[in-house]
This record gives sequence, structure tokens and C-alpha cells, in this order.
Amino acid sequence: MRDGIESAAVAPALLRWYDSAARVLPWRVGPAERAAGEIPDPYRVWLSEVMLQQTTVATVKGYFHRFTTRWPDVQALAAAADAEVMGEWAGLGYYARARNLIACARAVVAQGGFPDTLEGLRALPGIGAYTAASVAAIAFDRAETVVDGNVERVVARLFAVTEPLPRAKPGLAKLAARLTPRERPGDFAQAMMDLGATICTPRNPRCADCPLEGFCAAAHQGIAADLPMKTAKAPKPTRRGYAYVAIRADGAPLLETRPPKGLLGGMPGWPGSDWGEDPAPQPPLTAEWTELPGVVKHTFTHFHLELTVLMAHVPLGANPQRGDFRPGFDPGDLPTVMRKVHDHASAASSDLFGPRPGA
DNA sequence: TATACGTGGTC
DNA sequence: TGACCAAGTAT
Repeated sequence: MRDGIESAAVAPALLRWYDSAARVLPWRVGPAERAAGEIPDPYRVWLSEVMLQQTTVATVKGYFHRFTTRWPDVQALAAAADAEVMGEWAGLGYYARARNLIACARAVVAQGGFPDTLEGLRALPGIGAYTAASVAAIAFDRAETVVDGNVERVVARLFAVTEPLPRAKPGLAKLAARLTPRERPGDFAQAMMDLGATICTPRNPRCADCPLEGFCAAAHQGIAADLPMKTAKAPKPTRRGYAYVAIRADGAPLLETRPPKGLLGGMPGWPGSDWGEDPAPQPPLTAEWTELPGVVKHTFTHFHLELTVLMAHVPLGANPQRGDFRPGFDPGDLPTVMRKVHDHASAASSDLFGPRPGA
């Protein structure tokens, strides 16, 4: 793998493997269909790629099916109400993706369709270098280089790059570009990612089963499992807070829509205190609050959270300082940490959203 | 360049 | 149990 001749041999070897081993995925047009002239739907490619950002295939499958059933094309998604889309996204995480998804769908409809160039795609909300390249390559057959975490790992091993991530990113992208073929760039990208997901895995890579082993410098040196190197991450602090579960006599829960930016932005949640070292209680209304035993624990990307849950049943005329009562609210529309709070309160009070006796 | 931003699975 | 990790983007 030290010269261009060997680099040129990688794509054909990888594509031969892909033609025989490609995974069947709901958004994918397989090599056989592709050869028969079938073109992937840019809407489905875009939607799947956004969902797949930092998210596993297994998790995405169900969401992709529900989204495409409910909104079969970009026009339908663009016409949907924001809260409907946010509710359908609930539990998938990184909620800025859902906000950008809505904005992107509307921009695409306003433009009369998806742009078919890297630059046009890159200008849309929520589409960065990876997603722009993947949609351009997979849906529009453009010879763009797709670089995700899988590709970085595969390339770091192929070329035995010992420089640690994230510093190594630019160099790895250049090496990946050297491998990208003019023919079948979309299948090549998907093949690289499939290889990273199934053979060239972060731990215990199955080099003996790898179609590229003969090209791989790391395998040759016996250091594949040690690459890519990564710089140490900062430890996660623990923050604490209070969450308030108020249920009105008709069963309606008191919820608020969180600010559009920042953590869980735009999603519904229980009113609460600030989250920090030693937060002060901040009940959203005056009531007889009962502090539930135990805490709800949740870990975000950059901190641990421990929430103390307080619950109250309040009369029909209750007038909260924050949030609003939402009859018929579906707990499934809550982000996971808020659903954990719901479940914690629910365990302490059967039929949480049901009307109170005598109400 | 560094940090904020979710969640669920794995070892 | 807990740290690592996954088909990244925005600022």
C-alpha cells in the first residue's frame, strides 16, 4: 500500500466483497438492483444518512420505517407540523438533527428537489461533509469521498497511521480520497462502511475474513486492533437537578417545550430546576409536592445526570408559572431522560395520567 | 481547534 | 458497573 498501483487495487477488491456480502438495508438499493438500473431515492438516502449520524443501524431501522410510512416523500415531510416530527424523532437523540431535518426538507421543496452536487447538498441545514458526500455518491453517483468513523478506522489500519484522532482526520480523509474509484463511488462508500461495521471493527477486528487483508499495513504489522489511536477524553462530571411531575385532576401532565437550541432543544419535558453541582428547587407551581425515593440516572455525551423527582396531583384550576397541561399527551413523545422521569413517577403512582378518583 | 449535543449496546 | 463506541454537525 505504498504506491498508487496498490491503492488502485483496493476498490475492485472491496467491491467484489460487497457484491457478495452487502447487507440488505431498507434504504439501500443492492448491487443487483443497482446493476439493473435502479436509482436510490435521494429522500430515503438523505433521511437514512441523517438518522445514521452517530447512531447504529439497528436503532435507525424502526425510525426509518415509521418516518417513511408517515411521510413517504420530502414534500410530505416538509408539510408536517414541527411537533409531529419532533415526536416521531423522540428517543433517537441529537435533536438538532430533527430540527435541521424539518428545515432541510422545506428548503429542498422550495428549491424544487434535492441538489445533486456536493456543494449544493453541503449548504443545506444538518448536512455536513459526511452526509453531503454520501448523498452525492449514493443517490447521484458522484465520485465523492465519504469519510465517517468506519472509513477513518479502515484507512488508519490500511496505511498503519499511528497519529491519534482527531488530529489524524485530515490526513485520513486524503488517504481515503486516494482509494475512491470513479466507478460505483456510492457502492464503494457503503462497502467501506459495511467493512468497518462487520469486519474491520473497533475491537477484535476479523482480519482473517477481510477482503483487504493483503493490502493492510496494520494487519501485516499485527497492530490492527491498536488503530486508530485516540487522544484521551475529559472525564464526565455529574450534575444534579429536580424534575417536577404535576398531574392535573383530568389526567393532563404539566409539560414545557424546551428552548429551541441547546440540550434537548425543541423537545417536550418536565419542568425542572437548573442542572448543576448543588441546584436549588424550582417548582413550576405551588402544590403539595411528594419527593419520590431514589433518583433518575441518565448519561449524556458530556455529563452524568441525577434527577430527584417530585410529584403532585393538582386541581383543574391550577395555574402553573411554567409549562402547560397537555391532555392526552403520549409519553412516547418524550426524549429518553424525560421518559425515565415519567416511568419513575409512574412506578410510584399507577395509572399516572388517569383521572383522580373524585375528580 | 474544541466543545456541545442523545441514546442504547457491548465488553 | 462503567467506559467506550456508533454511518457527525454546528458553532
